Amino acid sequence: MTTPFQDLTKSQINKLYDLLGVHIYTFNDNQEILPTIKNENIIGIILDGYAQILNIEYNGNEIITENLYKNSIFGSNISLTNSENYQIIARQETIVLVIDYDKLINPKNLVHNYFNIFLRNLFDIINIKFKEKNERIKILEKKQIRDKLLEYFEMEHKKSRLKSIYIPFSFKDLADYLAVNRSAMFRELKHLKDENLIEIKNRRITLLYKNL
Amino acid sequence: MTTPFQDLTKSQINKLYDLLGVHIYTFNDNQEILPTIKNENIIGIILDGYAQILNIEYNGNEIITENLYKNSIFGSNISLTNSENYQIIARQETIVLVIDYDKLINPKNLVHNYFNIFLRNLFDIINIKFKEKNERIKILEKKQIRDKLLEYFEMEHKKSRLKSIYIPFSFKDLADYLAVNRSAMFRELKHLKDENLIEIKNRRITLLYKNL
DNA sequence: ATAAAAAAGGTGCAAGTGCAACTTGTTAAT
DNA sequence: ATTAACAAGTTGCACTTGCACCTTTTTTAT
Repeated sequence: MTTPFQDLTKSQINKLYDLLGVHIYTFNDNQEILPTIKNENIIGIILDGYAQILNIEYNGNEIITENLYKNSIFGSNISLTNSENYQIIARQETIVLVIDYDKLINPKNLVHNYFNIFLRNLFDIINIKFKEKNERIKILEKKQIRDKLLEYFEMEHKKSRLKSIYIPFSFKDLADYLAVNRSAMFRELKHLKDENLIEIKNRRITLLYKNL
Repeated sequence: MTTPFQDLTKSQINKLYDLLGVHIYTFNDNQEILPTIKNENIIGIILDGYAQILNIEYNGNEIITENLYKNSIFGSNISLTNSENYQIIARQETIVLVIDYDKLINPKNLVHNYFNIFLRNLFDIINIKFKEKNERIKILEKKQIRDKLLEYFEMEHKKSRLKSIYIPFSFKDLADYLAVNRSAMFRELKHLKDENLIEIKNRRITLLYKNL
């Protein structure tokens, strides 16, 4: 997993901060981030903490668009869609580093090796995010809950090569990730259990149909 | 819309080709692209033509993951998920330029201004793709066909600021994009028509609930 | 000009899903 | 230790959707 300042020394990171004229902000739990930092043409990096991008629908519904953990990057030029109603909220004490996008693509900076390393890191991070989005789409494209679950299992299985999958969040969050009703998802999990296709122990699901 | 060689002169493009040691391949209509170019650690650019990335499911079903038009970029490090069964097929005579990913992130290249311009272009293109994926996810997250349609309308409306939306592909393709059954989508479109919320003329849909 | 193929449009029906409204179990707070 | 809050698990019911199977219209090929 690539991080923004990977392969950079502390002194190089300081030089980078100077070069880009970064700003660092600290937010409290449940504090909104966007009123403080302007959301146009910037890239934000979560130095520490945890925040969420929420989409606000016409009816007031809030949908979690993205989880921003330590080392996540975000910004209008990266992940956010244009002219949408969204909010970014710190879910812990969260430290955010803000960079002007224009400074990031300024060719003058490219003579500094530490800057090039940084740019490559960002490039990699975006590519990883891109893959994650593609994975989610592949799941969401499935019409039936069963197929969504099986696709999710399949992907996790291919990543770990293990017969059992550990769900890194609550079942409620899994239902949101698959974009299905929570209780309907439970019903389908029960069906899969009844058919002896899976076993569930807490957040660990064993795929009985895989013989490795 | 950013293109890979935007802001570069012909001679700069030639220098870039030399620097990166690119390869250019031509494919016929319906020819598979992946057996010819190795699919590991490369970036491909469609110089001309039209191709599709297809995901092949366990049951043989083929799902169109991505349409690659002129100036689209693709590659294992960008859009394709790991260890999946996929195919890239030319849908016309298609010219593909192939670049080693390693050469692309080689810091030595960054002293050349034309290379920096190229890298910034690629960065922009990926970011645009990223936004498109996010848009699609926002639609796919909706549980009901009606809500998917309305979300799609809303996004297109926000882009064009027009009361009427032109669907740039067939209704069949729209159904695939929304990941719903085609005839069920038609039924819902009919309901929206009956409720005087929309008007449909060929591929143009007028949003009667928007008063501009 | 005609046939063939594809897209658009429609409908009955069965199956699947969302939703509401529970119970039970677990975690966090005082 | 007790309560409160949240997650997990379950179920009935109504509604939506997918699917199969049509017809009609439009596009493409010969």
